[in-house]
Amino acid sequence: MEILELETFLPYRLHRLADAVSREFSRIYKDRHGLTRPEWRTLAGLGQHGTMTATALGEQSAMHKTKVSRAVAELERRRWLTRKPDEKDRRIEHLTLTGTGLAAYREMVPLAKAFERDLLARLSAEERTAITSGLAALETSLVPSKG
Amino acid sequence: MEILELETFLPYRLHRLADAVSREFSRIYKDRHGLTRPEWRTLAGLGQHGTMTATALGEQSAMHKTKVSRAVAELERRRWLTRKPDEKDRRIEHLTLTGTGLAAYREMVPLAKAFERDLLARLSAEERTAITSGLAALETSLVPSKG
DNA sequence: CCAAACTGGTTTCATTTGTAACCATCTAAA
DNA sequence: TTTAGATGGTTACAAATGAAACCAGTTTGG
Repeated sequence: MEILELETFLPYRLHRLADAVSREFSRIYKDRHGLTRPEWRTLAGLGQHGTMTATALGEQSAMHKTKVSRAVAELERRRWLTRKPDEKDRRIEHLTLTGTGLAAYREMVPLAKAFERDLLARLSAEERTAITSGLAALETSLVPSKG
Repeated sequence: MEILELETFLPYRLHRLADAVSREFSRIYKDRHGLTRPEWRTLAGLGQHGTMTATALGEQSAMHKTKVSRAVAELERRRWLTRKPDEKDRRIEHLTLTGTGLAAYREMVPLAKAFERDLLARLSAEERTAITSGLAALETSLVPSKG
């Protein structure tokens, strides 16, 4: 009889690994600032791009628009971002981090980079190349925007 | 000012990729049989090992015990598995697939394997090696059981 | 000009999830 | 023994999530 070895099954491996990494990384935004992942990604998107619409945020960070909507509402409640209606199209809002939001972002960026660095530091140079190019290959073949 | 490029940030990339793969793969168990992911993993664990306890299932498939508990309850309701109390330790239940459960498992295994094969077929031989060994390297450095 | 279709974003509702509390049983130490 | 603590598993509760309905504003075709 044909069996499937779950431990070596690619979808399962990917998910378990992403989960473990995510859980570890979440300390940086959850423990320190009580952010959820959608909120962290929103912060990261705005920190990176300056000003974005909710739709753009959703595309950049692969989040459902309801997640974006809720994350934006919460960051606004904290006064970490502000909304500015578009002049031409009144459906659109331009989102920007406030000083407080930007300060939190600036504090977290080095921690995030250090986290990634430490993660990769446990691998050999060849292993680092392997994971980087392997992921890239799967991405181009799978993630819509990278199709 | 130091910024973080989300698109190339390892935790984000891993999560987005795992999510995309998972979503694709879920067709096989969700669309065809209306299973959730925990239910699918439970089925896969029992199909692979024959008989397991709930705790063992949780360890093998990296699921929280409440997920396991609920998945087992649902599969039992469908009569896809049965529980047999342990002779020595009455806290423990041994779980086994019924004929129906096994039939569903047998039907899904080739589909799962084909899914994985097709996924990898889009990559070159080097890329396949890269992703496989890259993931393995990260796993051993991160996933508890592989530590 | 006007209705139909579309788009940006929010809200509602049902489902899924994690945490913590819980029950029952077992183990170990006094 | 007895009792404190561990362990297998379930349940209650609150929070996070996705699908679909929704509102407002905009575009398109007739």
